[in-house]
Amino acid sequence: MSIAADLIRGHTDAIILAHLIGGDSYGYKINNAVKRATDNAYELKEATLYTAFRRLEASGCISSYWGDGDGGARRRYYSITQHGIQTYNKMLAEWKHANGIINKLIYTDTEASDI
Amino acid sequence: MSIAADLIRGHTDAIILAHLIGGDSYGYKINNAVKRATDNAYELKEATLYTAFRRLEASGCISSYWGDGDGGARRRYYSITQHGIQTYNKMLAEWKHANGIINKLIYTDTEASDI
DNA sequence: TCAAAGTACCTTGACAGGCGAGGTATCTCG
DNA sequence: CGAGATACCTCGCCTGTCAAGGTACTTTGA
Repeated sequence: MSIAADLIRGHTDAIILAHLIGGDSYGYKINNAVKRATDNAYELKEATLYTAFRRLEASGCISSYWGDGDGGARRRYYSITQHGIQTYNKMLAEWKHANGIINKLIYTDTEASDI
Repeated sequence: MSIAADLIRGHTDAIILAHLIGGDSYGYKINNAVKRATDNAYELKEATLYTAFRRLEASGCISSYWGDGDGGARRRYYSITQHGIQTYNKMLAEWKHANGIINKLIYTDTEASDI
């Protein structure tokens, strides 16, 4: 079972930051980790992923450096910055909040009939 | 506390359908119900709401008819169709699934280090 | 030896949903 | 009469996603 893109939309940055908190990493690896973690139910599309890296680096949430490709192409590694950690924490809090709101709104509650 | 638009993106349709399962309603009222239900933390912007109505009607999920504005402007009421109910159920299932995936991905799990 | 497949990166252009801004019409109340 | 509430609607921009297409290096196997 795959997953509707719009339901994940807006979480890409948080997913990347969460991953980088566990240590520096690079695009290809993060991508695979996500696929594995979700049993192929979800994957970050490459274009989406690299767009997100640009965005996060531009906003100072991550920084990057070139590393060796150990038996393969060269890799660009990313590190999360202090600001990135703060941003991540904020996103997490927002998500918890949003999650509650969504659940309140998309389950039917027939009694919400009066303006 | 407000809420990031992208976190809700894709849920608009489900929110509207959920509301209509409780009975026919109209834009302005749905809008207020959402605001109230969330203590003003979230509101469907009018443009978003009416765009969604067009989309849902075009896809056969809802149908509409003009009703009297009881002391106010005229109202366009919406009903959910059979197809709308099916769509809603599908969205709900998708959301449950997506919710699990998101939670799995945005919380830090440091052990996910090996490709 | 050389093609295929894997690793790893990147950009362009189009699309879809959200929404700010602006607009219309009706009714009530002071 | 004017303000404010009720109620609808559209245009055009913005942003995130992603299909498609591309580059470059290494390993493997026929």
